[in-house]
Amino acid sequence: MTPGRRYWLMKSEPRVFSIEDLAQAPTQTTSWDGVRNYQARNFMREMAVGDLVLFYHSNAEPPAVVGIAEVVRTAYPDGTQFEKTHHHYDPASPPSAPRWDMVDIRYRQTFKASLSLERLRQEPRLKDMVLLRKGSRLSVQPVTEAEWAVVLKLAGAKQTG
DNA sequence: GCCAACGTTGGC
DNA sequence: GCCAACGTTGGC
Repeated sequence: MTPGRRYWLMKSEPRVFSIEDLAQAPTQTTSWDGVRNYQARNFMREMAVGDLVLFYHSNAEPPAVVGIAEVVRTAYPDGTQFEKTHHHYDPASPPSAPRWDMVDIRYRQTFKASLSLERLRQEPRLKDMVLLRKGSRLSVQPVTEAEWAVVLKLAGAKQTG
């Protein structure tokens, strides 16, 4: 593992944007726009280039961690907050002091076998994962290095980095 | 489609 | 600053 690297989990509804969409995007990179939760935004502001991200499919059948992405650009203003006709428009966010940020992430890999939420819950070493906490809805959340290692092992994936 | 668990808004 | 009402998330 790379010293200083941090690990995260980001949720996306696959019907809106899936890991396949990321893999097929130009340069396999996307801007993670649309985050409108302060805690999630603050986590994005902590991200550094090279940090690794578990890509999670929410509202999916089954909900699951499906692969890995990498942070390639640190937080910068999310332009959709200023677009009046946009679903994520925020009239309370002044362009002089943007309220919402996004980061860019790049595709790294799709797990051969995705890890369902149910499977993750069966793993005692993951019992403290933010994802698995009761009532947890955070769409951007930290993952510990230990949790990261367990998840990759369960996925049969090579340690990245 | 249901609804629990949250987060935000706004009247007071 | 309180808190009821409302909106959203996301598993089931």
